[in-house]
Amino acid sequence: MTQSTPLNPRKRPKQHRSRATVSAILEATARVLVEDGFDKTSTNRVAKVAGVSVGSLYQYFPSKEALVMALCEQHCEQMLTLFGDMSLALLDAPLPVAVRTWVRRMLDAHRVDPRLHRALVHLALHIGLENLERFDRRGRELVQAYLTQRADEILPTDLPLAAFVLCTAVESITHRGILEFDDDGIPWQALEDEICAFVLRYLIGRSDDEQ
Amino acid sequence: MTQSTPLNPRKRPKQHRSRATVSAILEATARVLVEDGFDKTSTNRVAKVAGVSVGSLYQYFPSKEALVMALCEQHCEQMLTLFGDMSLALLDAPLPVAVRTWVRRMLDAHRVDPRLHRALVHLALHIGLENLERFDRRGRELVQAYLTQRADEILPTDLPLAAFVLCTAVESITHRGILEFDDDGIPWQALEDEICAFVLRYLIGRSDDEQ
Amino acid sequence: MTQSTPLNPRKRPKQHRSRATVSAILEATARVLVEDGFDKTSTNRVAKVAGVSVGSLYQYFPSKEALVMALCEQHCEQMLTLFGDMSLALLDAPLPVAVRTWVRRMLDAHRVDPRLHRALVHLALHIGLENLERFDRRGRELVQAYLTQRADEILPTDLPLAAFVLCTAVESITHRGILEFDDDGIPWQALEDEICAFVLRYLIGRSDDEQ
Amino acid sequence: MTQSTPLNPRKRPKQHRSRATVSAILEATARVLVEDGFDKTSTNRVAKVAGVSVGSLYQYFPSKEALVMALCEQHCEQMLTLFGDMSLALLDAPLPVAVRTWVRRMLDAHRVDPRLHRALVHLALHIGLENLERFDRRGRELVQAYLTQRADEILPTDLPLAAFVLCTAVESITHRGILEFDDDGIPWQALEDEICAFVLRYLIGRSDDEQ
DNA sequence: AATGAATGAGACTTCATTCAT
DNA sequence: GATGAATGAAGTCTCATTCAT
Repeated sequence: MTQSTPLNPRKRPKQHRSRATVSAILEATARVLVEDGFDKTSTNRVAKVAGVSVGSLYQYFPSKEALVMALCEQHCEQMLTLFGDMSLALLDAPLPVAVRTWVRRMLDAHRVDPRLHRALVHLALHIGLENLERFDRRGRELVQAYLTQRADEILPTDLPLAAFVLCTAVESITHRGILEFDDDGIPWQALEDEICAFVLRYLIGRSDDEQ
Repeated sequence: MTQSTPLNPRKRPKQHRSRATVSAILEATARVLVEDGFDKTSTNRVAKVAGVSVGSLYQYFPSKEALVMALCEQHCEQMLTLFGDMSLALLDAPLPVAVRTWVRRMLDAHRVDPRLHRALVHLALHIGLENLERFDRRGRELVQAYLTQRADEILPTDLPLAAFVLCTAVESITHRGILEFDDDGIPWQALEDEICAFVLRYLIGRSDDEQ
Repeated sequence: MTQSTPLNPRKRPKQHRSRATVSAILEATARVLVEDGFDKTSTNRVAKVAGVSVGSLYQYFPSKEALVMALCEQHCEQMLTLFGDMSLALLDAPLPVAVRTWVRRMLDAHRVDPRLHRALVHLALHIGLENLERFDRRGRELVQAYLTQRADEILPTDLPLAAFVLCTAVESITHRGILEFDDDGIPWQALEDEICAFVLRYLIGRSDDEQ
Repeated sequence: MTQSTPLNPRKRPKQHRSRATVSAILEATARVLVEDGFDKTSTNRVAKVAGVSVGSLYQYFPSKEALVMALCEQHCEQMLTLFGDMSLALLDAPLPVAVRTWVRRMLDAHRVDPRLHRALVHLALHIGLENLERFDRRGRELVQAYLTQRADEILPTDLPLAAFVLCTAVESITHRGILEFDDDGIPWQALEDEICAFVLRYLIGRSDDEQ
């Protein structure tokens, strides 16, 4: 997996004009990436869609990979702001509250740009997308920490395994749910409730919030 | 998504040698696809790895896409044989038994060739892989049918939603579980048990098999 | 000077057709290289001049560098055949004979393709041209060996220095002489005689062959 | 070889700052040229190394070629000042003195900036470098003039040929000698003596200064 | 005067596909 | 049936040069 491709952005845009250019390029990248996938995303097409020349693109991003990584970084940051300092606040919250908050945040985060998210997740397999992977890893660590603290309230005993099961399931349901329901009318609330129910039943065997 | 690429295998190999050739090509395709991903899989390289000439490859498969679709078909068939007539037998089985059987089969199916499975799943996004999609769709229909029959024993009430949640979660946990544990020593049994527990608790609030 | 560019020819042409292709490509390379210099030699233009497609070029040569190195190898081999087993025969020859033979061979070798020779020599600075450099090094070693054997007949005492002086001078006079006189009517014989005279006078102070 | 590229410096820098800028640019050009060769010398990089913007560079030099030609001019002038009025003074000097002076000056001139000299010489092949060529031509004319005046003291009879042989040999030995010995400890004196010896023996058959 | 953002032709190289042998 | 040589469109990336600020 050694990458000899240059990956870091080439220069920070200083003037007003260039900042606009960089924005346009990133937006175009997102669009093309979602439509065509990474390998069929050509830098020429990105440039054309962005309304700039290839040269300009390469002035800011030294390679196609770097372009996508920058996009990923931006996307991850947007998602992360939605989580804010959630983790801290929740360590002491009772299970139903914590779960509900977590699930809602996950849905929010995935709603930021579901298609792009999917494209990036798939991309992460081919080229390393450190941000995204850190995102996942970090999430699982937090969940495991929370479970550890509540170890005597919950049914699962193998906590790393439980964290894996929970994160994988919630992530995939959220992810696919958003994409699948995107086209139909969207029963967001029902989806959210169902995910919460499923998490709580897994952890404590029941899911009635009021109990 | 209209495809103008020819997709159906060019001719059924009837002679002995031909069948060997086709096998070799498909095997090579699997190897290269797993290693390099679809776009970097070149037909020339596949041919070389298979030990035949490009010309021969194109004698049996009219395009790169056709090549991969044939591979997908083969893979799906292998997975399907593992499920056999499961569905019929299980419609009347009690929940714990049905769940255990289903989960075990899922794990078995994913173990057939996890890396290839992953590669194909990812591929399905860019080029249609009818087989794979049908596989998923069919699975969900069966689950929903089963749930419908047991509607009064289980907690979820929105059965399509429940089927979606179950299938998505089980599929992703199985999939990632296999890949993630592949490199380490592999606690298969623990994984299987945990998935069963999680499914049962979701459906009926508890997971003790003996109860 | 680490080269990560692939340098070795890609495959030996086996069929008749391909051998012709490779020849055409090498010939075209020589022409374009001489006309435009290495950096302005574009593989596309070489292909066009050779009357083949770029693809064909890259089937046999994995990079522009490899192309030129192959050409260099061919050129060096042609030059070397002109020297044959000269070295052995001359170790015992008297000075005037040895010098005359050496100089004549040098002129012959440089006449093979003077412009190409010049282009390659210049190229050797930018990309390593092992063949050419070995050619030079080997030549100087032979000269020094010869001088060592005749040490008591000759005037110079610092033999490595003398070898350097001789080889450098003879090479450059030959080289430039051929190129310069190429356009005019060519007093080959006069040039040859003068080089011999100059070498002999440097070594023993006089140059009359008959003495 | 018709050049449509603008070649003359755009304007003479008159103010103090401008002159500093131009100097910086030329220095940077020399550095980059020596390191990377002409074709890989990019004006953008030169500008960056010089610490100015490309725009500024193009304010003073209308093209890459012009840039290099200006550098060549500067280099040639530096070399020429070392020769000073040598020619006049030497016409009447005895051979050993004249030769020694000439050789010493050649070595001095080549020591000014050997790597740059080499780069420029090589460049002269692809783009015309009038200065450098005039330098060579002029040198040979002077030598020939000197030989003509001493025609009855020397052995060679074809004086143009003798001038060619002398200039080519001395130039190449000097040039390569400087570069080759540059890295090692440098026996300058030995080199100078040997060149003188070789020239004198060629001209009069012996080289003992004192005789 | 200076800056540096923008341009786009053109370089190298790959690879799906065809077809003469 | 098989071979592998040939094709050329298309992709990534560079760099000389211009021009708005």
